[in-house]
Amino acid sequence: MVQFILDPKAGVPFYRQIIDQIKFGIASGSLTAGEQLPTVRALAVELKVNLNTVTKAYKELEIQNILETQQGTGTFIGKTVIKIPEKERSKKLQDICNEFSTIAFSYGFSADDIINELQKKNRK
Amino acid sequence: MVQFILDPKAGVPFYRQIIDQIKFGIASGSLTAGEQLPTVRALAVELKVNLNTVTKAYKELEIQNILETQQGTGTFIGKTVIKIPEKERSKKLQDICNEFSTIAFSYGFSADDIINELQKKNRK
DNA sequence: ATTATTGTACTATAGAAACATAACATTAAT
DNA sequence: ATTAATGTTATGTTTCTATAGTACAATAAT
Repeated sequence: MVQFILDPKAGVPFYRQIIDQIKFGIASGSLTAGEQLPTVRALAVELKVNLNTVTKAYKELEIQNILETQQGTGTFIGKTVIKIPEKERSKKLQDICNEFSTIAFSYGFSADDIINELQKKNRK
Repeated sequence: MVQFILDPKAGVPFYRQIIDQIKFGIASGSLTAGEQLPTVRALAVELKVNLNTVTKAYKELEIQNILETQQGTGTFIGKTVIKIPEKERSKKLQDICNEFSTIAFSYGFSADDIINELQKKNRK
């Protein structure tokens, strides 16, 4: 389960906030494989947004193989696991971290800031 | 000095990313009072965006008394002390960290993997 | 079989964001 | 005085975001 929340002031489109929260929910374990998400209509009502906005979010996640939808039944967290060849693994990690810290630095955060924040989350 | 970077995948409008990076840059000390920013045209070329996009960002910050512009001369960091509420700052850090750990998780990396990699770089 | 629930599809409207392009206004350098 | 560099302003176009409203399609429940 995930408590969805939209922030109109975030500067991030609603449908993207929904996408992000689902993705992060999966990554953090709050959402597990096979779990059913709220119906498009239910979530639209809950978040006070249009049906199409939720649909757009779900659909994009289905295209990414993160969600599985069954018309008439519902939308579910998929079982997709991304596998990377061991050789590429450490290079990929470096790439991600480089991009990550570069962006964080551009906002004036230090490496320690980031590490602290990640450790904070890690403890939870 | 600040190294500006735009992330097209962030879902945040370009002009807002520029605004944020300047604001947070000032707050963190990477940008200091009186310092000249890149010219609107130079930054537009550097970031590969339209002149109007940079102009929009600079203008909004001038309205907020964060920047001071002199036509014919340039755009400068103002002397008005800008304080970003700690809440906002930590939220930004969270946002950035969430986005990246989500990406990292989706590739099968753990928070520890990221932290280790960052610490490795940090020691260099 | 019928009905309710679910996802899907389409049209139309409005505003924001970004772009291309062009011109104008002020200042500093020559 | 002229030129170059800077910020300013303006018009028009395209794409994205979000909305409202309507209808269709597949599944589950009765």
